[in-house]
Amino acid sequence: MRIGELAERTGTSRRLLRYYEEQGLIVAARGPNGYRDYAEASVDRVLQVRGLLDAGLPTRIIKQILPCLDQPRAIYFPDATPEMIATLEAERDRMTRRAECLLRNRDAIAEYLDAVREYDGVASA
Amino acid sequence: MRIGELAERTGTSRRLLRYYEEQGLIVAARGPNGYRDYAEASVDRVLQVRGLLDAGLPTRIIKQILPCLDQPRAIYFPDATPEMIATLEAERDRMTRRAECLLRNRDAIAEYLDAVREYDGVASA
DNA sequence: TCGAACCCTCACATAGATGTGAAGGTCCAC
DNA sequence: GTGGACCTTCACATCTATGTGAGGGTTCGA
Repeated sequence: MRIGELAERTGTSRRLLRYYEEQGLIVAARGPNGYRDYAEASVDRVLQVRGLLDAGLPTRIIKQILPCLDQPRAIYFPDATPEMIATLEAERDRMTRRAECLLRNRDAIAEYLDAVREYDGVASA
Repeated sequence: MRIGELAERTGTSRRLLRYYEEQGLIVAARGPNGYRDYAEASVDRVLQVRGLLDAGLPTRIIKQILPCLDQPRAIYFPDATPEMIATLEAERDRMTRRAECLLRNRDAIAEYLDAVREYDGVASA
């Protein structure tokens, strides 16, 4: 598919799709006219990238972890350098902390909202 | 406490502490000499702000949700406008999605790391 | 064959979080 | 009372993710 369709299906601007490619996060074949030609799987890929970006990971890190998440993987175990392992472990822990922070604060918001609802229920009763 | 101590205890530059204050995320009393004077609770507050920033929330949103998380709360139920409620609900859901994305990808990283460990174990055996 | 709707690259602009440094005031220990 | 280590404000710099637009090629249907 071409960039316009991918943009529409992922809710991502063409500009950003080109940027993600420039950052090595997605790949695109090229037609004889130079147009980008995306595989069907690119849709999920872009969505995954956007999710990670939205969760605060920089493209630099996303680029490093993506290949390990592919099935089939783009990085096989023998290729994993100790540095990469260390990066992945650090990032895994960092993501855990991030998620915890997110859930903790989300629960607090939810609790507040529940209290508001209860207050309104009592007030209007 | 003064800004230097808070910076050290939170691992945050003075510059950023002033920035967070400018954005309305933290407050500081002022001594007669103009120096900022932070309460003990500022340490936790700053840490919370940093966690949320790191998880991808912009200061604008953090500023909105923080008052609802305080104990005692800075925003009481009668003060909650419908717009604020809507913002909080949207943000709560957004945080849930972010956390899910984070945990899903973290689990995939963990799985990869487990597989690497297993591979290394077999290879070295 | 023309126009609309795509696509390309390149480059400059913006917004948010952060760094850095200048110019200057305050406090304290020697 | 002087020097060093704090503090203040202000302003400009940087990085990353993004927007926007210019200048130009391609495809396709009327």
